Order: sequence, then C-alpha cells, then structure tokens
Amino acid sequence: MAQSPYTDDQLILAARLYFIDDLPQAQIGKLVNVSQSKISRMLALARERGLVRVTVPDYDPRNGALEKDLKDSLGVSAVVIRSAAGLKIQDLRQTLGYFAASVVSSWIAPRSVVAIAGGRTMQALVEQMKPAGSTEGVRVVQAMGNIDSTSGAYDAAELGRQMASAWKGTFLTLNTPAILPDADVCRQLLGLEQIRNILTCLADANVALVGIGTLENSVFLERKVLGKRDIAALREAGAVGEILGRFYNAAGRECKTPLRERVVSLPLEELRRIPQVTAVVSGSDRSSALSAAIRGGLVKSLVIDERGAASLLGKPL
Amino acid sequence: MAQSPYTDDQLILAARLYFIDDLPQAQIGKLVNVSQSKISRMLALARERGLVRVTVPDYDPRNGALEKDLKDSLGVSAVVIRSAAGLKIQDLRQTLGYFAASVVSSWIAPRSVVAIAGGRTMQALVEQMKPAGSTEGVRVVQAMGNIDSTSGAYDAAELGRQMASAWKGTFLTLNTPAILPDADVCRQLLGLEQIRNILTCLADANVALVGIGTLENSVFLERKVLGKRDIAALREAGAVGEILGRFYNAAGRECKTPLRERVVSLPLEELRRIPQVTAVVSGSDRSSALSAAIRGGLVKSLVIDERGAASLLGKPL
DNA sequence: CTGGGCCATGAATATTTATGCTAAATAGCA
DNA sequence: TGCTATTTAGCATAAATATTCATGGCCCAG
Repeated sequence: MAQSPYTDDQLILAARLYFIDDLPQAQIGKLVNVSQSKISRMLALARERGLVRVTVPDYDPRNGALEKDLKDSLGVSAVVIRSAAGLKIQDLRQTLGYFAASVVSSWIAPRSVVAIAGGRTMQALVEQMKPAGSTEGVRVVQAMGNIDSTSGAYDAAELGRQMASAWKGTFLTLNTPAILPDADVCRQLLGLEQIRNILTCLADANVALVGIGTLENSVFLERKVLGKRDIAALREAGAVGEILGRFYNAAGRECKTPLRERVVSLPLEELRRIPQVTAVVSGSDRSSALSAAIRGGLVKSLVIDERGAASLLGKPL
Repeated sequence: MAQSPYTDDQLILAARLYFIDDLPQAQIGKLVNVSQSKISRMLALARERGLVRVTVPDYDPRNGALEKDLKDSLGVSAVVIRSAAGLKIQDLRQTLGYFAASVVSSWIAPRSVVAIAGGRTMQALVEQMKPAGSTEGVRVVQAMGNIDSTSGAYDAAELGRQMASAWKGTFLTLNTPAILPDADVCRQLLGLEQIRNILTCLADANVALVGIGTLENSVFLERKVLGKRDIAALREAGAVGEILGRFYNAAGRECKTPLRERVVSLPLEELRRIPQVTAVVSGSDRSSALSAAIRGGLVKSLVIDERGAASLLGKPL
C-alpha cells in the first residue's frame, strides 16, 4: 500500500475550512499554499478516509402503505416507489429504476437463474442494479426472442447481457426473433436444441423479471412486428395484456389466437410455475393488463411507482 | 415565522441523492421534477435545518509546543499559529489573522478598553475578529496618530473603527499626525484637551494590540515620514525596533533621540503598565526587535506564526 | 550515474453549482 | 373582485469545483 501523500492533519484543516467555515477552495488553497485543484483532491480524499462524514437522515423511497394495500387486496407483494407528481414518463422510469434497484438486486441470490425481459422501465432498472452480496454462479437468461433485428438498448438481449456482466455471471441468449411469420417456422426453431435448452433453462428460473404490454401501447405494434389488424384480432379474442410476447385475457389466460403459435418465449404456463415472477411497471396506463396478470397468477410480485400502484388499486391517489 | 416551502422529506431525499449517492444536482432535479436551481437551494436549506450534518474532526491551528517554549524561555504567553511552509507574506498574514481571530476576540471582555495600532498583520487579524460573547460597553482607542493624510486600509484609525463597529462599541480616534515636524508643534498638540483625553484613556486600556516595526522595514520610511537619515540616526542611538512610532533599544528602553519628542502616541512607559500588551506579528524578520521588546517588558504576549516563533527562539524550524 | 516508469502537481478547461433577475403565483387587503 | 405586496420558480449567467493534460521530480533497475 502506498503511503499517503497527505497527513490527516492537512486534510482536516482543508476540510474544516471548507465544510465548517465555508471558504471557497481557492481561498483555502492560498492559506495552505497549494492550488485549488489540490484542495479539491484533498477534500475528496478526506471524505474517502472518513475524516469528513456527512450524515443525512434515511429516506425511505418506498410507499409502505400502498404496498400493504396491494398485498391485502390483490395478494401481490409489491415494491412501490414514491414518485414526484408531474414527472414525465422517462423521468418516472428513471426514478423507479434508481430506487428499486437495490431491492431487486437483493433478490438475486448466488447460483440463481434469472429470466429477463426487455422494456424501457426494465432498462432503467437494470442500469442501476448491482450485486449486493456474493455473485457466485448467477445465470441470466433471455426470456423472449428479439423483437426485430435492430437491437435496441432496452431489448431483453441487451439488458440480460448487462445484468450478467454486472454479476459476473453467464448470459444465455435466445437467438431468434420473438415473433415469426408463421407457425411452421416457429415450430422448427423450437425444435432446435440450442433453443430448447434455453427454454428449459427458463422454465427452471428462480426469478423472472418481466414487463407488461397493453394492446394500446405495444412494442410489437411500435416496431411494426404486429399490425393494427393483428391487434384488432387480439382484442377480438379478449386480449387485455401481454407478457413475453404472449397475450392474455382478463382472466390472465393466454389467448388462443394463431399468434400464439408464432412466438418464441417462455410460455405463460411455465412462467406461472416460476417462484418469483415480478412485473416491472411504471406509469398508470397498465392497470387493467396488470390486474388481469395478477388475477391469472402470471405475476406474483410487482415493482411499480406510486401512481401506478394507486391506479391499480382504483384509488386516484 | 413563515411556513416552509418544502417538507423535510423532500429535503432529505434531495440531500441523500446529493451527499450519499453523489448525483449531480441537475440529475436530482430530473428525478424530483424541479430545476437544478431549486435543488441547490433545497440543499442549502437542508443544511440550515440541520438535516444534513457534516462532521470534521477538530483542527488545532495553534502550535502548542512552540507556545510552551516561548513561555519557558522568554516568559511571554503566546498564540502561535501553524502556517504552511513557503507562504508568501500576505498569505501568511491572512492565515494568522484567520486562525488567531477567535482567540484574540475572546480577550475582549465586556466594558474593556482596547488600544489598537495599525499594520498589515493587524489588519488581517481585525478583519476576522468578531465578538464571542457579550459586547457591552467596549471602547476601542487609537493608540497612535495617523501616519500620513492618506488613510490606508491598515491604519490604526481604520482598524479601530472596524473593530469598534464589530463590537458595537465606541471608537476614540487620535486626530493628529503620528509624527510631527518638530517638538514644539507636538507639545502643543499634546496640550489639546481632545488629545490629552485620548491619551489618558489609552493609559487605562486593558488590552493593547500593537505591531512591531524594525529599522529595515518601517512604515515611516515606507511612507516617507522618516527619511533614511532619520533611520541612520536612530540606528546610531541604538534603536532596534519600534512600537507605536516609538523606537527602543536592545534593552527595550525608548531611545532618547529628538524624534521622541515629535511623536503622538501612547508613551512606552505607559504601555508597559497596560496589563495585556500583545504584539501581533507575522514573518520571521522581526525577531530581534521582538525579543528586545519582550526583554524590556513592552510586550507581554504574542500573536505570531510558527516560523516567526521559531526564529524568535533561535530554532530554525 | 542514466534512462524509464510512476506519481504528484498546477494550469487550463470542462463541468457543476450558486445567484441575480424576471415573471408567475399566491396571499392579504380593501 | 380586483389590487398590491410578497414569495417562489426557473432561466441565464457568474462563480466555484472537478478533471484532463502536460510537466517535472523521484525512485529504481540497469
């Protein structure tokens, strides 16, 4: 270990002048005959060394009351993140990701298998996640094929990779489109060993992190993988929401449309068997899709913002 | 009292994000949906309200060892201020003033009479001084006339005014030149009631704060009130230092030169009777003048920087 | 000794933070 | 209700702080 370039005494002097007496760094520099840059570095060092301690009362980013309400009335265990009023959706996502990250990270036990989906909220979350304890033998598995060939920053493949790297674990990618033009191709793909393996792996996941799509607001429509008439057909068939590219009805059962046979992702029946399936959702426009998923047992826990939670409970907040 | 515009909770959130998570204010602003300016103000408020507390270990600006040495070997009680190596003289003065101010301020008891001289170090000190406790009935008295008619920022008159105003006390000014062209004029001035009163007052001072001049480095020479030949004459007469415009020899006795009769200031014999006479000195070029003053009992205590103290002790530091 | 690598340093500069100012909101008052 | 006084917010910008970069000192291996 290198010996320190400064004595604690010097650091304390600088720190006192700065934090207690509120002198600007340049002035402190004059008093101790060094440059402002150095004072800046000394202050940083003083904090690192713990000479300067800043104490701030705890802030609880979670809304415990809403969490309890959700548990009581819907039976889901939820992480409800407080959110400022009037936030634009992207900032809301950021907030959610920022504050939920530590909780969600703590769920990732050593040797666990994590099934992961894509989505912007998911992206905001994963971006902030980092291992809390041991990272031993974590496997991250992409839970759904790729939406199209342009690999976006918030696709499952990318997020999975990111998370796996943070945990120094392995990442298993589902190397196929999510939705195929016809059922035949899909069946063929599903026959491939590479893909079968991944799906098996997924079925054994300990934790699944998924988003919730709606008919009004679907990545598939947005990215033109499905057309308006596909959506219309789905609506016809009673679809109210989507998880991993699979649409389900108000009871939380997968809709029996031809589309069902064209999707490469963890089937909802298998998802249901995963012990912890968490929907990561922000905003209040997904209430009905979300409540159907909960009702159908597709989703067992929730990471959501205050307003989303409130609207899910039918309370206008 | 106005009700606060922010809840503690909001402040705590902002403060945590800033101080604990080290997010920049702009980013925090996004998360809580306000402008960066507001976050800045919220943080300031959080500190005011004591929600954020910054603790820094105490720094002792005094060099106790040197203080003890001075007491032991010269019998003066000193305040020795630590100083960084290589400081330019003006920054050294600043340092001294900054750190000595609180000690010296604490000497000013309610109802005390303070005799004050000028000088740059004195200026640096007075600038930083502020009352520690009660300020009741403090009188500040200018201990020496004005050097010339250009009133500088570090003349006794100015410093006295400044200090008196900080203590909300009264200031008595010595409205005359310090050094007069001849003894006659001087005598006449000394006869004026206004001036006699001040001098009486000075003689009753509880505390005197004075500087030390040398023959090499004298304000009077600098401001051309004395000429080189005056200085030469003084040297001839054995002068080694100057206090309040009065030159003294190595024994600390006032030199008997004609100049003596031309000065308007507290006479050294009377200075000697003031219970606390403190020399405020920075730099190491005044050692001999200083030690003569101490020897002669002109000065009973010292406010000085580390190097000055060391050189006074003959230790090269 | 004599390079060569390493590190600390300060000047220059990029980034972040604080603040003066204007406009909008809010409250008090007639 | 309409008016003024006061507060508060955000923009623009000044001020302060962090960081990059070039340099020079120092230590160690040759």
